[in-house]
Amino acid sequence: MPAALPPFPKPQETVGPPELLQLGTGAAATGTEEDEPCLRADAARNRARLLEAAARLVAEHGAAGVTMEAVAAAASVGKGTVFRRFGDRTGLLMALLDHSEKNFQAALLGGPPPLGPGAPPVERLRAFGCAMLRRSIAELDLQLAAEPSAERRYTSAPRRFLRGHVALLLRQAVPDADSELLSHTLMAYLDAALVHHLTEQCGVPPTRLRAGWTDLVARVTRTEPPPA
Amino acid sequence: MPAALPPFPKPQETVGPPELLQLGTGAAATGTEEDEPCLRADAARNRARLLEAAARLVAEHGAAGVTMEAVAAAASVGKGTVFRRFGDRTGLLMALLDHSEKNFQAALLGGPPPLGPGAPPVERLRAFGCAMLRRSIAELDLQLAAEPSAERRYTSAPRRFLRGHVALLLRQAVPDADSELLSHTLMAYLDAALVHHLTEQCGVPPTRLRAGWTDLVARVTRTEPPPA
DNA sequence: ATCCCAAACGGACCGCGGTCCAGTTTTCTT
DNA sequence: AAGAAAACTGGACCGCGGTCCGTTTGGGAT
Repeated sequence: MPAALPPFPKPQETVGPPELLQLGTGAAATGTEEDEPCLRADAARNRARLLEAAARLVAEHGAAGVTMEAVAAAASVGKGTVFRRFGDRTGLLMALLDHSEKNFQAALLGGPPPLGPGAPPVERLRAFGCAMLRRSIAELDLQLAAEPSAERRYTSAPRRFLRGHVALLLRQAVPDADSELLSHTLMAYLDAALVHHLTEQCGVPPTRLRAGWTDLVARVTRTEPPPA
Repeated sequence: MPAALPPFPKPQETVGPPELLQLGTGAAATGTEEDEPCLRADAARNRARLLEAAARLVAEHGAAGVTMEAVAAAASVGKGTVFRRFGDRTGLLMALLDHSEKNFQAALLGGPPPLGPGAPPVERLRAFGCAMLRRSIAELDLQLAAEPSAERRYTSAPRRFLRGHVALLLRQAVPDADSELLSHTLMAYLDAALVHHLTEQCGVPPTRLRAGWTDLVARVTRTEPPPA
């Protein structure tokens, strides 16, 4: 057993509260905001530099070009620092996606209907899926690269939040169903890897993907599909 | 661009016919059969030794302990040989699952109903899911370890076959639906990583998983759930 | 201003997946 | 039987993710 308690306090990013949901102001672009709670001055500065460097690398060479060593070098920082701050490569990539994630969560919780509260649950589900598909398609390579290993795939905070949201809507729309299991099924349709496969490798147009979602929601909730 | 045509003819295993389905006799245990079409004598011998060694390592240290170098050493073979034969780690692990895969395919195509032909499509779908769940749970760690990277996850031959099967049944059961997209949704429910998460990390009992499948099939096909 | 230590740093280090290529073995041809 | 082409082999090699640990530094306490 190579077990020994890690010298790092490990991941600052993804732990947070064990339950879901934390919001932040959508302030500046990548890096320059003030959300990490208690972080030493130099640490905060390096964190910002790392995120900026990573974003630049993504823009230049795509997500595949984001090497931990490259990011460290581009930020003029030691490799260990990158891992200390973000835990692992996935953590770094997820941090890069954090802004859009926060915005999305805000829209779900407090934005205008049908995405936000105020619309009937089935309608909100439809809107949710279409928004997710749009977002996934827009950030495909990053989302794909940020996918955690199979064991951790379903335990990341953003994913849990989104699935919880779907489960909540399902509970309202179909109280008699196993909304936990059903929410996993719905989320799976929106999975980045699947979306990538269908759009890039099978040539399925986004409109058909969205139509498929609408139909799926209708079937799962045993409702009629919308007229349009 | 580091592009250069590989010195290997690359993967002999997973290519095969571009379309689905190839069957084999379920002869001996791991390794000693005669399926690879044209393989030099020593190559065939080494292939068998590698599979045997890999199976032993899985049995001893779990799928995580199956290191390419370890397999090569255990089979008294060079590391390059392992990659030449199986392409990559995923290929080796999938080869390890090949027997059960072949058996499963055979049961779907020619076995007794309701899994095989003869039963109404919805009933076959139900049986398919339950069988898949049972198989996934039985081989969880190996299935998990054999999962390809996100880009290739949906292009492996076994996966394509199974999904095609579901799409076929769906086409019969709900001719008006987009059975391609729906089949992806149904398959996603049976995904090894999800099953692992639900059973191992959330403590969902298999019976509930199967009930969830039955319910999902009923909703998707807009049929009544079975009485029992 | 000084001390002190938890926190942060950085780069040497490790293991593994994957590639390359010079040399060996098999099989085909005549 | 001999020779040549094709297929196969093995291990040195590379890059990257991730860890370790000796050193530095920020910032609260005195």
